[in-house]
Amino acid sequence: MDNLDDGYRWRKYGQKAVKNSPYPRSYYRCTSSGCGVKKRVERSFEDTTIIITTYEGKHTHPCSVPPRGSGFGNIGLTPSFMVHHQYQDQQQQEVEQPYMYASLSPLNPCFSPNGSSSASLIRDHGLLQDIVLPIKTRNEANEQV
DNA sequence: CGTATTTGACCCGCGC
DNA sequence: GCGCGGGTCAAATACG
Repeated sequence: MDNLDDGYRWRKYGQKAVKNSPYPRSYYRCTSSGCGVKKRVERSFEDTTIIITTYEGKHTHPCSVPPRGSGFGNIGLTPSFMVHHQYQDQQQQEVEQPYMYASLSPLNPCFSPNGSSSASLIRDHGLLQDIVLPIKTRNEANEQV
């Protein structure tokens, strides 16, 4: 498992290979009861350094994995960050350049010590969020080293 | 021993 | 009706 945790505990419940990518897609579910949040983790087609994480649902419980001694926890190791855009319409063409959406703002509900204003905004949609994690570290989060 | 992870099979929906 | 794709569950296994 990579350090791609969002402050929650995920249990993998499936894996399937998609034709869009030569890599398999993983399905995760929140291990917390009453919190049927699902997460879909896929790898980018050409950029294996990019992990596409699609969240489904809302967390009805506080973060299970609070920040560690690294200040912001996973951020210390994964400076990657997320892109959110709801694709109710078919104009999700913007996904072609997710980089322009990438920001270094930890929109995790448990990582927002302020008022989690941005987090609340995003969670308001609370259904489908596309998150792109451009891993630009020497973390080599590929298959193996 | 308990929990988490893995892989295969099964099921559902859609298209042809 | 069949085939394909995608998604989910379940049993077994590995690890802590």
